[in-house]
Amino acid sequence: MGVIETAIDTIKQMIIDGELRPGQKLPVEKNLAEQLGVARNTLREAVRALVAMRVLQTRQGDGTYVTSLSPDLLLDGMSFVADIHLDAGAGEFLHVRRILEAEATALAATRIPDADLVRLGDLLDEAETVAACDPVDHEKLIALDQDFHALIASHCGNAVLAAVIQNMSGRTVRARIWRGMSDPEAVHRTLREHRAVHRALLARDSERARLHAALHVLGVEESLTVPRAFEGEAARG
Amino acid sequence: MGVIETAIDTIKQMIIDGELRPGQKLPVEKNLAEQLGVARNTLREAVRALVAMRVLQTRQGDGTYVTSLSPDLLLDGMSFVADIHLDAGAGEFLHVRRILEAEATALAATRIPDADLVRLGDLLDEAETVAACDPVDHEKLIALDQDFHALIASHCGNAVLAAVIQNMSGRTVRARIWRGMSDPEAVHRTLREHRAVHRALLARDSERARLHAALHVLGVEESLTVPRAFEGEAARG
DNA sequence: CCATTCATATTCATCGGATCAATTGGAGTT
DNA sequence: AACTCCAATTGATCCGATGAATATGAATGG
Repeated sequence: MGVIETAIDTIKQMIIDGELRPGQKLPVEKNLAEQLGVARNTLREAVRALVAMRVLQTRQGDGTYVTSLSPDLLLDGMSFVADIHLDAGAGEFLHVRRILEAEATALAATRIPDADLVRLGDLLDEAETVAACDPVDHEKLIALDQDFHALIASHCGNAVLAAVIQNMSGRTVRARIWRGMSDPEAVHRTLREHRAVHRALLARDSERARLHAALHVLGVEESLTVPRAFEGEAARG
Repeated sequence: MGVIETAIDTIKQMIIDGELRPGQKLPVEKNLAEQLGVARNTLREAVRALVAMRVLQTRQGDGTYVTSLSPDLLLDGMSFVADIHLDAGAGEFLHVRRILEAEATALAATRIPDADLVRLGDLLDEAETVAACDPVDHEKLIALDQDFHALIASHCGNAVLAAVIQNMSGRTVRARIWRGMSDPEAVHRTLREHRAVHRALLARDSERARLHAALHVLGVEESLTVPRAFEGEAARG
């Protein structure tokens, strides 16, 4: 194994062993390099790899720190995975997202605070307003869609589940799905499905919420996989 | 944004845009650095970050290549996330794994070839043999357990789902769970649950397979979360 | 003509040092 | 006590050199 890989694993192990704790500052590059027996440039490449994994964070003029190591932080590299597989594997990602989002929505039905239920309604109101404008602001719709799903997932009571869902469909994938909805009817169908999920949550009905969430993601899946000849039929609602 | 981050994103974007395809060789470090307008050391740190993400692969004396970019490759960084959260978040990871593994097992019931059903049986026979020995070889049991679940997941028909499951419980987590089973009865219970999943798969019964898979992971969850005072009761089977 | 061996070129791996830039913290001033 | 400003600290970036692994093609032997 190369010197850099060894250095990476050493730092990783120090974290797993609790020798390095979240938020803790690492020794300065010069000293740490000496401690690990490598050159400063070599250490920097190891640190850079860990920064890419969101395990470490560097601040020029200050130092290098261990991040919070929270699951949502460490799992956000998955977005890129989803993004580069948006051609062949988008359907597979969506399938996983359907499974997880159905469960998370069901869990959230009994946990989401009333205040956030109101906020969900506000998001939907705003989305419908945007969708009604003539030059539809797709970027705004994408952001509102992401907020809607993220807010629900964040109240499922499982940070790991929320993080995986959040990153399962990367920004590029989400953007592409919405951009593919040139048909205004498809946009309205999506908004209706969001409303259905919202109503189920308002009723604190886990099973209804689960079904509507699954159906919603399934609709997106089918809009991507159904052959063009049948798209009109599939998108009718 | 720093020079290195820019270089990383540029290479990423070249891949997303299809400018760089899986398996393709990158220009030599000197040229690529010049092309991106950075020093060679800086480019190396960017490349190193992408290697850590399993996006690029370097071979000394040969060159730097784009990997296959397959989901199972790119998602395997999650193992480390699971490993460092084995204290606080092991239960949350297992919950996600329960959801996904139940679905994957149900899907596999109608897809796994007969030959691999036989192989699953062989794995269970071997595990029971190992468990019967006096100095139980826990390492061997861990490996057989991993093979059992991986083989099922690989036949769910969704590479992304299989990859997420495979990496949801890292090696360290899995090892810790098995090592926690000092009670021989807990080991036997696990093996019985594996047998039940196997029988459901043999019957090609998706719903039975789903239930047994979920129950199996749930058993592991509870063995970790139930207070010590109740462990004996919880582990009785 | 084919297979093997071996020298050489190519390429990444690692190293050491130098300079730039951002942040911090304390000295000095008001 | 609050503010300003400068110097020390620290990471960011660059440069050049050497080592190590691989590929390539020429030379060799069958």
